[in-house]
Amino acid sequence: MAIRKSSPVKRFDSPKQEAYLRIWRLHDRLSMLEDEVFKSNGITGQQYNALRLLRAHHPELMQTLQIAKRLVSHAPDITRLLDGLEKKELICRARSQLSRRVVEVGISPAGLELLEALAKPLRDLHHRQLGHLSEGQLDSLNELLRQAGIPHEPPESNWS
Amino acid sequence: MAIRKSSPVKRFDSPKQEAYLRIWRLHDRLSMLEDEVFKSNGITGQQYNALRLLRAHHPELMQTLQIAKRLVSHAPDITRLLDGLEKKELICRARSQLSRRVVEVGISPAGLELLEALAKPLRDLHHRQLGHLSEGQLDSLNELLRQAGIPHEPPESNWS
DNA sequence: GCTGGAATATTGTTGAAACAACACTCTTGT
DNA sequence: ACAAGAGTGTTGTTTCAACAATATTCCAGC
Repeated sequence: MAIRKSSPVKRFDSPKQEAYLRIWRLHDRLSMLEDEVFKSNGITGQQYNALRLLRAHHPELMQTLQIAKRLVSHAPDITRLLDGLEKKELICRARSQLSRRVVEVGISPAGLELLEALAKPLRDLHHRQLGHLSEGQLDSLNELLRQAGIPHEPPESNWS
Repeated sequence: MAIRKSSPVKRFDSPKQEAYLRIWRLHDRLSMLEDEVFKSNGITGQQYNALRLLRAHHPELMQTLQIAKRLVSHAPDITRLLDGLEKKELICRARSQLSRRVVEVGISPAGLELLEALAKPLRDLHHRQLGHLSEGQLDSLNELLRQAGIPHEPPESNWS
């Protein structure tokens, strides 16, 4: 005689499924906030990550596919992602002279400036996203997320 | 005299940023596995969730926008998402007779069958995704994810 | 040095996401 | 009854993501 309204159906099949759905859900909510910040600057989160990666290597250059491999989320279309950044003159691209196959990419002064300008808005953003968690909670969360990802990272990844 | 190669740059600006990036990364990795399962059945993860939601309400019907509101990730284009399911005859749609504004949606026998057929592959999937974590780890993770999401859920949400 | 194959990046094409504009229906107040 | 406005879905359009196919370049073996 169970009535659904008063004893709600079990929402998850297993803790594993629950975790996946919560990760999906949380990513959806948090990325929405992030997108607002980036959109007003005409770039995407993925593109911001590429810029950040290039800055970390600056003044050295990076090969196109190396960038793709190290972005946060899988980027099958790295060429057009970089096209967008080049059109805004946030990066520089040039064929390498050693191997004319590879294209070397570097961040431009304008790119560095943009990252600088985004620093404070992003600190604020991260505070809105997860500022309500304590340091201890964040540390636990990060450790659990790290553990969760280990089998899904290639050996050379630095996410594990 | 710090050399970058031997003392790598700090990869995250803050634990908050780290958590966001890890969530993003993990979602990317895990959803890639999930997509493989769904793709071979011609639906998307979002569509699967809609079907699941409809089954939870079966045999009652749901209004279109109610479905959109309760999907895991934001779905601005619920109409065409349901169009796809209807074309495969996994759902039934009809204008309500009480209010000709609303469209009532229900899961079809074929839809129920599909969910049934997917049950085992999905259990296996969830095991591949997060089966390496202990029950305790999963519980902690779920609780932390729940906490992390609280400020980002509307009051009537059942994610908190 | 030539050829087959691997590495690197770009382009083409198709399908999906995002966002705005629209159409239709209902409700409420007068 | 009627008009104004809110509720509910759909359609149109533009942009973005995914995947395959295609150059181009390099290297390895003969």
